Amino acid sequence: MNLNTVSPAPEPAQVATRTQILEAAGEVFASVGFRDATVREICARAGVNIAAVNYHFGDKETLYLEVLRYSAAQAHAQYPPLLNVSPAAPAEERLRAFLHSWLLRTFSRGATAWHGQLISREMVDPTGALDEIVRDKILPMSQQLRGIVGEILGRPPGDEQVRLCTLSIVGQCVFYHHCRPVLTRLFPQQPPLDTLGTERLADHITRFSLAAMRHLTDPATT
Amino acid sequence: MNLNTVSPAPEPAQVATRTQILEAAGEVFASVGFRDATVREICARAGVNIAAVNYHFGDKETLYLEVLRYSAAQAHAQYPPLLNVSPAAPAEERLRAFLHSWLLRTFSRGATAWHGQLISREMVDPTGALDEIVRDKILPMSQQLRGIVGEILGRPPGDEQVRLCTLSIVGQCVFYHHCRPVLTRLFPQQPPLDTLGTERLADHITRFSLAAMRHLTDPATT
Amino acid sequence: MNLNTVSPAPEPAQVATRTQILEAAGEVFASVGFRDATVREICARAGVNIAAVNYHFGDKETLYLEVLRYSAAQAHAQYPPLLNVSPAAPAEERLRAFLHSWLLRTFSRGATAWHGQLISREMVDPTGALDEIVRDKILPMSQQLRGIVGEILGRPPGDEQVRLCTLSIVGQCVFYHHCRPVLTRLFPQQPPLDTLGTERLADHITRFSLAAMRHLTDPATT
Amino acid sequence: MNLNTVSPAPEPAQVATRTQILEAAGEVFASVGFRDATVREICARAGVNIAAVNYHFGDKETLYLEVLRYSAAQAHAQYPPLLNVSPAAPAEERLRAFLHSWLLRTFSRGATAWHGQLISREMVDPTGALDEIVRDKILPMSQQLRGIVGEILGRPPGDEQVRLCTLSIVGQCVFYHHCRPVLTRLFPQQPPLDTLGTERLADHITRFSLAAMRHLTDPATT
DNA sequence: CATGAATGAGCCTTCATTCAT
DNA sequence: CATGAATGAAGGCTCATTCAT
Repeated sequence: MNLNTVSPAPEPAQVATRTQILEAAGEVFASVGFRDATVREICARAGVNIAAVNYHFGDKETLYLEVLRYSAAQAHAQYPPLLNVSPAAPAEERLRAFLHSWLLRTFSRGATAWHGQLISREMVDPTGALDEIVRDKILPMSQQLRGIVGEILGRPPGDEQVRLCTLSIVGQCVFYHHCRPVLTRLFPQQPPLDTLGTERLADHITRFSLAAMRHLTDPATT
Repeated sequence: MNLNTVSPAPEPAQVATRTQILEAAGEVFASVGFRDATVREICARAGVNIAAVNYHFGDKETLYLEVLRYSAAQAHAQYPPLLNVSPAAPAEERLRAFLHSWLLRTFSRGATAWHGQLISREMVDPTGALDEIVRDKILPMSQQLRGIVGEILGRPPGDEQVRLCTLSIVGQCVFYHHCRPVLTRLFPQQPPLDTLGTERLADHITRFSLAAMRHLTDPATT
Repeated sequence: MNLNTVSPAPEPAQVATRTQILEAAGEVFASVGFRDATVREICARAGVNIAAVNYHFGDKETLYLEVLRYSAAQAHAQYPPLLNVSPAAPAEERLRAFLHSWLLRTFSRGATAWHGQLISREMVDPTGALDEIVRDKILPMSQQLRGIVGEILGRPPGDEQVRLCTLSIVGQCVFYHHCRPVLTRLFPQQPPLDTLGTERLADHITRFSLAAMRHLTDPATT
Repeated sequence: MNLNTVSPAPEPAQVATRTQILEAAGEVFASVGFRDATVREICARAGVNIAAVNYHFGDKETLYLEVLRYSAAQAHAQYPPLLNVSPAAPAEERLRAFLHSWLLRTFSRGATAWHGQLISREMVDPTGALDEIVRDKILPMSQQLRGIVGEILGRPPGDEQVRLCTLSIVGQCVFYHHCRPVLTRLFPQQPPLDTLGTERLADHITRFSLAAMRHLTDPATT
């Protein structure tokens, strides 16, 4: 994968242009969204002619879809769902790794970073691409997390308690993604949350959620 | 609201036009966002001339801001933050009311419903209006919730533990709002989550969060 | 009709712009065809903004259709099918008038002139507008001519002999329309055919066709 | 044509590509016209690279001219002006053959068919190629027909009566070519005119025109 | 000898806004 | 007080053509 950087010659120079466009489009789509992004701006940033998008991707919409696929691949290559934790590790450890990986993706830079922003935008203002994203990317991760939660609760993955707890956990992670503009305004005097250390944040969410799941049915909680 | 009727006869038609535009603009902004909304569409729905927006509000951006204020007022009038629970009630009870009120606003219809959608959009794609929203609407609610959480944890509102728990709670609520397009695709066979009953959902989040906060520092959770 | 020129004031100034666009579009469409005509050129000639076409006609195609209707109305107003000859006149006289009127339209200037050119283009390269043209304009004239020919031949209008002779007559007229670019190259030294006098040309076609029809079944012609 | 094969081996592929482009371009130009034809479409149909047109023909316009020459050669090779009738045959017989040959070309398929369509388009919307076409193709045929008509009328070829009658005859033939889109709409229930049999149609035009010419100066026709 | 990649001009359309009435 | 008409700036896309290989 990163062997590519060893031999710069063989790549047919067409790939370079394509990649430049993808990178530029990723930035622009992430920062202003699909509709407000202009092909002109993307091409200007990529340093290519305005007709290059049409030539390489057909139209703006196809380019957008390719950007989503490209950034998703980059994101999962950079931070696998469980990082380096074994699938055979205890559920608690896998949960911590899963959340840490999620937040690392959320607070990363480059292609991995736009991926999260693009998906945030898709959630609030879905385009035709959302179906594919959910099917190929979100559903597998959702199932993985439900498996972990099911183990911790000692219930089957289809159980409604499991489903609600899974959503409560995901919600906490997603929140930092979606609401960053609000958080920076709410706590301007503090350093941005992402420099708090994603590890420490992951630790909080893990401990908060584990405590919740373990005592959810305590009589006193009712 | 109906204090406006103090000055009785002089401008019934004028106010009506303004309100029609606000209502129409709210629907349109909520469904397609600020930039994709067109003044033509708004005026067409409101049944007024295309120049009426600029006449009554100056420009599209000012109209948007007025819509935000209008819908915020409606939302908080319809569902006050603690519903009918006394500020002197126990913290647990106020937490439950606070979350229930939040979800009621989230899943409501009409002007109150756009408000949530508009704010979701603001979070992902902030306009100049976000500063005012945070200052006037979100910050007070955030402080109120932090007060409740501080009471439960037995710590001051500025404590970082309090802050993190507050975010974990808000994150769960916001999640159902932001991610509805994803949830309906993930669980297509099930009825939409909002018909699960906002009360039951509020109950889950309350219990999950209370259990978490009460056992956050248990030695076994580390 | 021409009373309009008496009172210039009442016309709402919107009509003026519409008409300017129609006139300019007629010229441009007639000279380069629908696809090669540009909205920019049309608006430049009309002295209006480029968005005016969209405002008044919706799009280029609708404008084109309106130009066809406009020019057809002008053409038939200027030269009615039988000129001033009574429908009760002898068939031969009506034939001569019909052909004369046709050629007058063909060799006229202004809106009436483009009408012919636009229809020529429609024949060689039909757009969606041809169906309407045939139905509303060409079919009635075709039926009128077939009636005249039928009278002369002493046969019913649906007879095939009548149909073929009608086409032979129309073909002679249309020819001067369609093939002018060829004729001016074939006979460059001569004055353009249209200055030969449309009356003389109509006379030739009338006499040629009458002679043909009267002796079509002579034994010697076989 | 097959004189090209004199230089035997060296360029079989090159010629093949040229011919493929010519054939594809002929179809496309004939069906949508010069300006609406795209180089991409032509190359796609020919199965060659998009740069091949500019490589082999310089530019689109030159290709068009070559297509005209190519199709003209094919048309006259397939249907010589008098078919197999001797130049010494009686004028009436040569007229019939001339018209029959014309209609055969008109209603043929393949390269010969586009030729007629291309020329129709040239007449309504001349490009720079029309001068050459008139000089090399149309003028000789025009002179040939005027010779025949002159014989029948017993007048010299330059006589105006001869010229007018020639145009009346040509007009009838051209008509079926140019106005097919109109004719199919005028008589939708009937089979297309070209299946009426080109022979029968040629027969009608011949008899119509002969009858006309023979009695053109009858006193009763005035 | 021939190609795929890249170019820049130009098209139709749409938009928020302003102007004259 | 309010309107319909008109504006000019972009936006996405397509095209014939050229260039480096």
